[in-house]
Amino acid sequence: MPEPLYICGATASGKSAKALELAAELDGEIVNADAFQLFRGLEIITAAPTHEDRQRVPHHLYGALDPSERIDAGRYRELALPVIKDIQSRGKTPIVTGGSGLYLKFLTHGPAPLPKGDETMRAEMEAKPLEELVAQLREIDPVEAERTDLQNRRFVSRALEICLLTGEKASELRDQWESQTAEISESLEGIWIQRPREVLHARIAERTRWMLDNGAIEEVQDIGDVSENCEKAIGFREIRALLAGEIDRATCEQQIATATRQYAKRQETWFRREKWLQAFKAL
RNA sequence: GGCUCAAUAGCUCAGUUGGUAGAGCAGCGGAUUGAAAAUCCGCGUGUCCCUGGUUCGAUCCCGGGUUGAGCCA
Repeated sequence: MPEPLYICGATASGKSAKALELAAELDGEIVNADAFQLFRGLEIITAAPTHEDRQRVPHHLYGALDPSERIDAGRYRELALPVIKDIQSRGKTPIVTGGSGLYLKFLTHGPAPLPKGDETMRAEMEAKPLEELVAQLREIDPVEAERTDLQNRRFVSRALEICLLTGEKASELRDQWESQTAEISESLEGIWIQRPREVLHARIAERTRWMLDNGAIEEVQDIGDVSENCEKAIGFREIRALLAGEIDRATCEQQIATATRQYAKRQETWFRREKWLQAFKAL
């Protein structure tokens, strides 16, 4: 059975083009590993594969969700696994393509034995001062408190959430999973498309301009109700501000490009740690 | 042409009663297993426009120049 091939890299690094190329070469089908290309109706601002691309090679999990839905890494894994299995059963190679590090990690290395996020509990914690959450975590699970970034509210509340939901220590649950990840990495095959930073920045600038010239604004205008999850797509808030007349077109373009560059940098930091990925240097 | 003001980090600007300078943004580095295109942490990257002078010492004071803005002609 053909093993999946993972294609990772920063946004605008050219993953989609590489995926198409490899799909032809390996008789493969492309599976999305991008948190925002999962949503329908945001094809332009998320730079999802074009209609033509999708006709050349089968694409899966693009536009699989309604913008009013929410998703997390665990659910993504549940969506992707059967799709990958199905491709394999037909003797084709799954070419998993995307830049969402956490989602890819969930897919490749599996979930730790942790409960999924609880909206109600999160809302409650959101209302509390950070110091209070930190104090509570220190009390319940000092080991986890020690290794958590205590200035990062999200990380503190997640750790606390795990403890409260399970009645066990987050530190112990996480350790169980951590111990087996190295072994999994050895069996994986994937590439990380790298570009010189200046080239990446130029590609981002070009793509941002292209999006705004080719329907991104209309796309956001017409999308309707979107989940809190979905509206975090880079470009969404910026274009909403443009539509509301709060910023002009040039500012909008500049803000989107900046946010995209910053995101690309975080992606590279993530992939740099994934030692199982093979570097593919492009110009 | 005359006068006035400005010139400091990639950008916008602060500052130094004369002891070679610091904020925001950008940028760079990092963390990150269930919000991740999220969230958080760290780092100043500099002919202080040029050139003479005064001074132990000038980015700062004085003269000249250059560039830009404004006002008067």
